[in-house]
Amino acid sequence: MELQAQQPTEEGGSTQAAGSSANTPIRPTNNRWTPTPDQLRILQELYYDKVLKNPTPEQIQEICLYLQQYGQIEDKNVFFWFQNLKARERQKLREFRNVRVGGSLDLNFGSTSSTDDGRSIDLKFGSTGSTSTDRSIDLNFGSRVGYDVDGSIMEQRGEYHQEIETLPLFPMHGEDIFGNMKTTSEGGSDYGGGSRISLELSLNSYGDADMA
Amino acid sequence: MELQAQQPTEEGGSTQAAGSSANTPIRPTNNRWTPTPDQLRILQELYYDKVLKNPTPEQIQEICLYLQQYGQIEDKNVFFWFQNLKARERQKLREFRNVRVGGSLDLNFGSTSSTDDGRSIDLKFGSTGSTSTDRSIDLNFGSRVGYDVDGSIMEQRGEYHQEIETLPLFPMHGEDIFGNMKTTSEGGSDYGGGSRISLELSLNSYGDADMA
DNA sequence: GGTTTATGAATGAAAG
DNA sequence: CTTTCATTCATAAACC
Repeated sequence: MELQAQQPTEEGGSTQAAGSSANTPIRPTNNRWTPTPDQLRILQELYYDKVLKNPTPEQIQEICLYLQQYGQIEDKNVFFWFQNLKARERQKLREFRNVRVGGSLDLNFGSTSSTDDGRSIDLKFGSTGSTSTDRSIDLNFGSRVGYDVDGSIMEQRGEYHQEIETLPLFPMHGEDIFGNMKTTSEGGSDYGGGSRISLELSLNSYGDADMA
Repeated sequence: MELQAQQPTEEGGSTQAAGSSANTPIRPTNNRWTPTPDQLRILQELYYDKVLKNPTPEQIQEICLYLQQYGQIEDKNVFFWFQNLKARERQKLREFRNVRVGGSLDLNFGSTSSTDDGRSIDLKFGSTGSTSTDRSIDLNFGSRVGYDVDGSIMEQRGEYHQEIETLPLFPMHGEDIFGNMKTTSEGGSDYGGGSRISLELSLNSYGDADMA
């Protein structure tokens, strides 16, 4: 079994804690999660094939739940997995753009020395051949993609702060929070437009949507 | 390595002159603010012990000013710190529902109604009456309800929490955020030992918008 | 088995 | 307030 039994480990996180030396009787220092081959495969399918880049908390839960049949996994693992993959692809893309900035010159200096881009970005869409989805996950989240344009949050400022008369140091409401902030809207837009993916998932979708 | 040396990046907008020899930088290569152990401790005390979740701009200023004796820090750092911590705790709570059960679980999130229950969570803590919009907030946390004799208030927080009783489904970082503080630095730093803070952040300084 | 690489985890900052 | 982006830290896994 690839089940790497994990434990509560409220260790506080990470660092080098571990067992200092001759101590820590019961604290195996839970290692970090590592996806099983199946888990990884499914996650990649979701990310690449289904173009799911930003799973909602609900989707994360569902994915996690589904993946648990392949080994221990938690919500945060799924969350971080997507977060990291996306961030790193973006990072590589940025580096790439960086390298070809000149347009003509080949400034291939800063590249990684050894393996280089051995595993470059391979956005393979539609390559369903590799995946035999015996069961599919249904991530129909069309009801959530666009947060309704409610203005409920706007009252936040009006509530706690009605006497703004003494220190206009930093407005901190609206978009001009600190005025002098960086505001580097580089990447900007989110190209992961795939809103309504619908992998069909056949998990037991019981109609019980009520918590406890 | 992944070659994190991005482009030169004109930076600068990030508020600080990159390690302008303040007090205890703690972090060698940092562009972004990193709380010193003391700063972090105090911030956590404010958040958990004092139940200060939504500091007003005035409070932020006061806090910032106070924390500057422990290292470089700006208003926006305090602002973001509180905002992030609160957001992540809340996020964690949101994931809290839909508890994983041994066998059947509902994954019918698609119909979870995106307009009412989703974000209408009304977190109500047993606020001791300090987060309100009072003008004279006194964050005098020198009067803690019994701190350790040595001042190790590291694990004090968490008691106030009543909504979290079991399985932290999304234990990103809550009560033990920096329970380790992985700063690979020396370690000694400015740990002055057990020095209880007696900060008295009275907002009596109206019209004092200096230091900006 | 020491070094390198890949990636999980954390969090400051910012956008929406 | 909620969600996403960017950067960094830590470490299992891969490599030699």
